[in-house]
Amino acid sequence: MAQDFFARSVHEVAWDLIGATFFVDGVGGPIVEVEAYHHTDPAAHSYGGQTARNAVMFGPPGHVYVYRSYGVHWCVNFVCEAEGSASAVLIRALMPTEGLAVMRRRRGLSDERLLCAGPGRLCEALAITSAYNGAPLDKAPFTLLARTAPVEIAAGPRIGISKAVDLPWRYGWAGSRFLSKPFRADGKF
DNA sequence: TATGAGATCAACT
DNA sequence: GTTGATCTCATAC
Repeated sequence: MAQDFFARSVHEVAWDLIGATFFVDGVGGPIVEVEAYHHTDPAAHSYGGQTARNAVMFGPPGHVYVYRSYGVHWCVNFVCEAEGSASAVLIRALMPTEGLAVMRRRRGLSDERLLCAGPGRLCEALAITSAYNGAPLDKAPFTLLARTAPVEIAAGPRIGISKAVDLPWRYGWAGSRFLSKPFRADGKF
């Protein structure tokens, strides 16, 4: 997918990433859950300015920002908007379709539903580490394909944060069984 | 089903 | 010294 795709508001990008297919070395599947983080958002890593950790967020769109979560897991973001706007979309879950055997081995788990249902799980299944921090999405080992069919998208509050908890900036494929957590069916938060 | 602790590290105060 | 954009396992109900 071209860089133009990411040079838009985080929310448009987040919305369009649902149903888009993401592979790392041919392993992955359609994205079913993401969260948007904007630099004006107190919950974003880029809130409060550039630091060593979040430097990639301040760079050009279409690159990946990888960080260590709770000292144990990795989480991936796709940088959006314009260079310096420091906005990104956190990839939280996908539907495992390609490389099932590899993902099961990496996760030490057979339950398909739990292979990529959560940012830390997804990174373990796709073998994403800080080695990829700052890497461009339009080059190997990454493959990103726009969705080809319309999907029903749900929105709700983000998970695991303590600031700006009410902003409905978590987006997902409504009804998917591969979400890290279901969305409320009534559309309310 | 629900809640709680532990893992483990680097950024940031 | 404190705090997470988390996950797993154990224990309780």
